[in-house]
Amino acid sequence: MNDSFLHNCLFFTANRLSRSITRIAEEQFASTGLSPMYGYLILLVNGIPGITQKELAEKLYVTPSTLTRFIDKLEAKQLVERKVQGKTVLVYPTVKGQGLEDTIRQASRNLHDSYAALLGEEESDQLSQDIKKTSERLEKK
Amino acid sequence: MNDSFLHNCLFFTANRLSRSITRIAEEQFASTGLSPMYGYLILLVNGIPGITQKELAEKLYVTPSTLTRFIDKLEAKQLVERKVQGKTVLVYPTVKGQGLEDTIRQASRNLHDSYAALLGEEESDQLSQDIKKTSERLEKK
DNA sequence: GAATTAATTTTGTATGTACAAACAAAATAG
DNA sequence: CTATTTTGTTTGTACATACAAAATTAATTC
Repeated sequence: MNDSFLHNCLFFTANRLSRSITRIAEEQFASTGLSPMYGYLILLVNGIPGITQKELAEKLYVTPSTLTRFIDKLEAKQLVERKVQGKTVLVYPTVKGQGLEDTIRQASRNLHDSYAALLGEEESDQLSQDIKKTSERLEKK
Repeated sequence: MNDSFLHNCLFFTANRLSRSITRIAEEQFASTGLSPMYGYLILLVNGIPGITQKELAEKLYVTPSTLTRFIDKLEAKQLVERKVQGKTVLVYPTVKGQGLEDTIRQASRNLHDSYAALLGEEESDQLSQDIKKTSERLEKK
C-alpha cells in the first residue's frame, strides 16, 4: 500500500519532526533539570525581568492558559516569581532562576551542536529560518 | 532584549510549526469528526486490512503505547476492529470505518489546499520533503 | 460617575503523546 | 523439552498543550 499521503502532508511531517527534535532537546536539557520549553522561558524572564505573562505567551507562541500553567510550575520550583499588578502579572527572576542561566545557555548550545552534527550547521540553520517563516505565514489570521 | 536564541532553535521553530499546522489540520478535519492523526490511521487500516499495531506505529512514527491508545479510541467508536493473533494484534476496518474513507480523503485534500494557499503549492511540498528528510536523519539511532 | 465593554489571567476539563513497568506469547539455547 | 530471551502489546502515570468559561481589573461610554 502507498502511504505517500502521509509523507506529503505537512501536518504529518511537521509533527514527526517536532517529536524527533523534542526527544533530542530533552536529552540535551536533562542537565538543567528542566524541559527545553521551561529553560527558554527562564532565559526570557532572566533577560526581561518584569515581563508580563501575555508577552511571554506571545514570544513563545503558546496560549495564555498554557503560560499560566508553565509559570505555576516554575514558581513552585522557585525559579521565577509573580507580582500581580492590576489585571496583569509581572514575572521576575529569582536568585535560583538566575543561577540556572549559564547551565541553560550551555544546554541550548549543546542542543544546537547536537542537531547540527546530524544535519549540518548551514542546513539546520536554514531549515529553522524556513520553518519560522512558514509558521508566520500560517499564523496570519 | 534579543530573543534570537528562540528563532534560531530548531526545537523551538519545529514545535511552533507543529502547533500552527495542527490548528489548521484540525479545522479541516472537523467534518470527519476525527482529529487528523486518527483520520490517517483509518486510511492506513482501510488500505491494509489486518495490519499489525507494530506496523501502524512504525508508519505513524508514534510509540507502541501511543498506538494502543489510538486503537482503543477508534475501536470504541467502532471505526476499526482488533483481532488478537498470538502476541500480535491485527487491525481491521469496519463498515463504519470504510464509510469514512471518502470524507477523510477529502479533508486531507482540503488541508493540503488550505496550507498551499498560504504557502504556495511548490514551496509547501518542498518543505514537507525537507522536513521528512530531516526527521529521518534525526531519528538515525 | 455608573454601566458596559475589553483585556488579562485563571480554572476546569480534555487530548495527544511518552516512558517505564507489566504482561503474554514466541523464539532460541542449553 | 525446559529455561531464558526477545518481541508485541497494554497499563499506570505523567506532561505539554488547548479551548471555553469564569474571574478580575481596567478602560470606555453615556
